Amino acid sequence: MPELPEVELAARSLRRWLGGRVVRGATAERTRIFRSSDPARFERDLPGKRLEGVERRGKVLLLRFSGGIGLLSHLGMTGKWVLRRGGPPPRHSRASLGLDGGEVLHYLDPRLFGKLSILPADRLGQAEEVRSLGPDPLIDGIDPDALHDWFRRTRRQVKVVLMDQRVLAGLGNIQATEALFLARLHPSRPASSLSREETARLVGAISDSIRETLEKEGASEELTYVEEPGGPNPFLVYGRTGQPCPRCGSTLESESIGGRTSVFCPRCQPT
DNA sequence: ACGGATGTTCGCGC
DNA sequence: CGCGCGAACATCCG
Repeated sequence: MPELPEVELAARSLRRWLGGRVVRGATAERTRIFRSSDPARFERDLPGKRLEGVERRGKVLLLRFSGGIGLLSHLGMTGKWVLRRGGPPPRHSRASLGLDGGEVLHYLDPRLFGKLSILPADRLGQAEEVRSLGPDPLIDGIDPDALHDWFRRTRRQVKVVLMDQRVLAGLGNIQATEALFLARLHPSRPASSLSREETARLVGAISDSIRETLEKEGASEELTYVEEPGGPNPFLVYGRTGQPCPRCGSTLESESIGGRTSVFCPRCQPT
C-alpha cells in the first residue's frame, strides 16, 4: 500500500473518519510494530483523547491528540488503517481505537514492517523518522536546482537517489519507476550524469506521477469505501515487465537496481 | 509450490 | 564516511 500517494490518502481518510472525535478505547497487540514505544502506552494514553490533527511527511503519518499526545505511524510495506463498524476484528489487526457508535479504527499490518509510536505531540516533528526526511514533493514542492545538486554530488544510480528519503520524502519503488518512465530516463543512469534539463524534466514527472496515482487510487477508494486490493494494475510500467510500452510498444524490461525491481522501456529510456 | 512483493535497517566488505 | 550487496523482518498472492 504505502508510498507518498497512498499515505496521503490514508491521512485524508483518518481526518475524515476521526477528526474531532473522541477515542473511547484502545487495544494493541505486543508486536514489533511498537519498537521505540510500548503497546501499553497506546492503550493507556489514547482513551478519552480527541484527534486534533493529522499530518503527513513523506511516508510518515503524524497524529495529534488532545492532552498533548502524539502518535507516529509508518505503514512499512503492508500497513493500513481501516474503519469497521462492529463484527469481528479484521485479519492482522495489530492495534485498534474504539469510537462512539460502535465504529472501530484498526491498524492492519500482516508483515509487521510498519511502526507505531506514542510520543509527546509537540515532539512529533523532531522524531528521527521525520527529522531525517528531505523535502516532501506535495508539501514543499521540489526545487530542481537542489535535486540537481544532490545528483552531482553522488555516484549512485538515479533511481537509488530518488528512493533516498533524505533527498526527497515519499518516493518508493513504484513512484520512482513511474517518474523515470515519464521523464524518459533510464533508472540505472548515474545520477551525476543527468543534465539540468533532464533533472527539470524528472521533477515534472515526479509531480505528474504522484498526482496521477492520487487520482486513480483516490477514485477507487471512494467507490469501495472499504478499499479492497486486487483491482487492475493502475500503473504505466510498474509490474508490467514483458508487456508493451504504453508509449512506443517496445517490450518493457526489468532489472534489479538498488535491490529493487525496476521496470523500464529500453527504447524510450536509453542508458 | 515457488518466487516475489508498495520499506527500512543492519552487518559486511571495499 | 560512502557505497553496494545480501539478509532479515512475516505473510500473502499469483
